[in-house]
Amino acid sequence: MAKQTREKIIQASIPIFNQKGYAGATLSDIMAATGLHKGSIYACFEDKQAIAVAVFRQSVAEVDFKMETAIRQAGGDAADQLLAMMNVYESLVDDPNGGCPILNTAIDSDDAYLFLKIEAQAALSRWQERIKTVLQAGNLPDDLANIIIASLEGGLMLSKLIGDKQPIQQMISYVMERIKQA
Amino acid sequence: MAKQTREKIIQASIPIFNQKGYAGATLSDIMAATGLHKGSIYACFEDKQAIAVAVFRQSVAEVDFKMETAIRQAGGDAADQLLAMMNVYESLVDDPNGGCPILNTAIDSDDAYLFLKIEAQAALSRWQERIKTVLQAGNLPDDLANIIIASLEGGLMLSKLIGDKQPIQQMISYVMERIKQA
Amino acid sequence: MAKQTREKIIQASIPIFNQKGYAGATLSDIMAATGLHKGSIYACFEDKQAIAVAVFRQSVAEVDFKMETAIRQAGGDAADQLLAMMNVYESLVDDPNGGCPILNTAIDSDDAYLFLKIEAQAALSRWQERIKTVLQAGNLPDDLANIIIASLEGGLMLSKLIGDKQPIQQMISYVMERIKQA
Amino acid sequence: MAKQTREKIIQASIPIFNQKGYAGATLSDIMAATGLHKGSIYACFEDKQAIAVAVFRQSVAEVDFKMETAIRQAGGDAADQLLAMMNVYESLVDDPNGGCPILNTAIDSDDAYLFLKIEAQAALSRWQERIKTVLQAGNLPDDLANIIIASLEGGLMLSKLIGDKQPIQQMISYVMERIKQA
DNA sequence: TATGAATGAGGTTTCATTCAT
DNA sequence: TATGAATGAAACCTCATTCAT
Repeated sequence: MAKQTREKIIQASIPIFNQKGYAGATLSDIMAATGLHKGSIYACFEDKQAIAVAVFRQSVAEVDFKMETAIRQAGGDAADQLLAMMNVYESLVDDPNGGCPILNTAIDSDDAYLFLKIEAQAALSRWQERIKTVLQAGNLPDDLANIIIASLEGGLMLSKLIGDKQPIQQMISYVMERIKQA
Repeated sequence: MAKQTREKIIQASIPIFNQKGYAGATLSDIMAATGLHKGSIYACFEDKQAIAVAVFRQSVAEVDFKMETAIRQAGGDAADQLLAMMNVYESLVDDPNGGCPILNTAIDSDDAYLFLKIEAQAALSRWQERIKTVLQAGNLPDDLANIIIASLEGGLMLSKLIGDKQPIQQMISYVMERIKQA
Repeated sequence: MAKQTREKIIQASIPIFNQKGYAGATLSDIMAATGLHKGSIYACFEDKQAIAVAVFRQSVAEVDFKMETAIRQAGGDAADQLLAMMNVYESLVDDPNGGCPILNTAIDSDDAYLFLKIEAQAALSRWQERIKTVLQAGNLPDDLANIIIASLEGGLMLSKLIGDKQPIQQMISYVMERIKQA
Repeated sequence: MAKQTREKIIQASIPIFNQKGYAGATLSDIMAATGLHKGSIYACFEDKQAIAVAVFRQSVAEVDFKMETAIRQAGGDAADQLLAMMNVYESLVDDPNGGCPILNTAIDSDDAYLFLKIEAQAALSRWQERIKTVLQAGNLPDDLANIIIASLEGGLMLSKLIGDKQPIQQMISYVMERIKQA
């Protein structure tokens, strides 16, 4: 069935696009990763852009799923839920899929690939809303949402660059401190 | 003279590599931006990698120059100097060269282009040391360095993605608050 | 039933082959025009060549049918019959099927696709004979057959190229004049 | 020099496009005919369309040149000049370049390739004007121009299809007869 | 029988790079 | 030194065709 092939292509392409970026990811990479021929790939997707969009959405969905699972397991306290989310973020440092798709795509699609930038904007927007929901449930101010996101994305970038979790862990501590103050 | 041609190529290529990434930047882009022929470009640089390295270093040097100028004009107070640095950072949101070269290159070179990752690591390291110098002069703890960098890089990413300076300005306020507490 | 599917494919493919030529007509075009899947098409035809041949023969048969109908309605006079045939020809200028299959295929198959050229030669030969029959019934010389065909094909080409029926109408008048002289 | 390469590509491609049509002519054919690599071909032409246009114009120019030469050698009489032109036309039956570019392109570009149809229309228009000039010099009516063109194109098609010059020679005699009547 | 995923070759085009001149 | 034509690989994509189901 085409659905299965489509999923296989998406799964195999997640690390390719996240690690190499849109321009650096090639159909040959995808062929090698899936074992499929070009014709089979183009039977499932109209073009490379369509693959990139599907891959981005799936990448985000997988991070979302981890977040929701972590939140559920964290119990009812807002601060605990936020910490759980951040710990998921920390795990992205050595994630084989290539880190945070929003961060990767935001930088990669810097105006050059507008169709991806729009996707990244939408995903960011949904994540901002999700965090605000948690913040409101804990009577915490909305404007912490961007602080949390920016702090973690920045920490993730540093940690990945130097290959050490210290920066993102430091950012998590720093933000948690602030949350407890509020 | 070759030196001038080399500089011209580097200058013209800064926005190309920062906006499109290493894989997305093409020799044709550089030819179009410089008006030079292929032979002239290859007379100055061994290959595309060499151009990318030179462009990265120059991109960092230009940000460094803005930082040092801002620090000098900020007077002797450490907090003022840090704020001045952060304001330079904020200006990168709508910088025509494509933002922060370290952020761009760190994400773009995600293992795929090790020679660029090494450059980004070295540049980050130098910037960490520079900030620590300012922190020490103001009797502020060293570990604020990574917090400052991660906060600003994360804020810059968000601001560029949504096309609004609010996130990075919020991060600057937030970090300055913390600095004043220390 | 397979026969119906076969006919459907042929009918839908007539404008495709006549307008785009053999090389320009693709299986995708035929799939889109018929709504059929690849397997269904290959169940009815061995390959693209077989479709092209069937389409050519059907295209010719449809023009033949219009001709015979027109001749029958023209009454017993040879000149009237010839004029009726020519008027059918004129109608091909804005025919949605793409004009005269013999003309299209003769030009398209210029040595490159011999199997089609042979079909076009055979169809031409039959048409020459048919016209000679009419000419003989009217005591007109045989050698008018090629003059009629060449004049109409040339006029059709000009009219289609400039999008104006004037050239073919002019050729019809011109040939009719000659017929009346004989 | 690029000019020479460009000319070489055009010359080698004239029979390819005239015999196979636009869709049937491939870059591989051109590579084989020129001995050049794809990169070299694309250094001279923006894309396949640009090659096709250049080839068409050159094809027409070469026929034009033969016509003008023949006219010049025919002396001052209009009927002689027209006959000379028609004899050039007859020679296209076994022309290695593939016959009459206007006829080939008019049929091939049947709405599918508008950019070529426009070229063919313009070339036809120029040829109509050229013939009218000759007609006017001989006090012959303008409307013979389309009759001459349509007759010869139709005759050429028939002759090429059956591989016999008889049809086009018959058309020439027939048209000349008419010219002498006028 | 009918489906549509898979194949593998080949399409147009662009890439980074080299080399005569 | 500077030019720009030539190279050859590889990019994205579509083709006609086959085959398991």
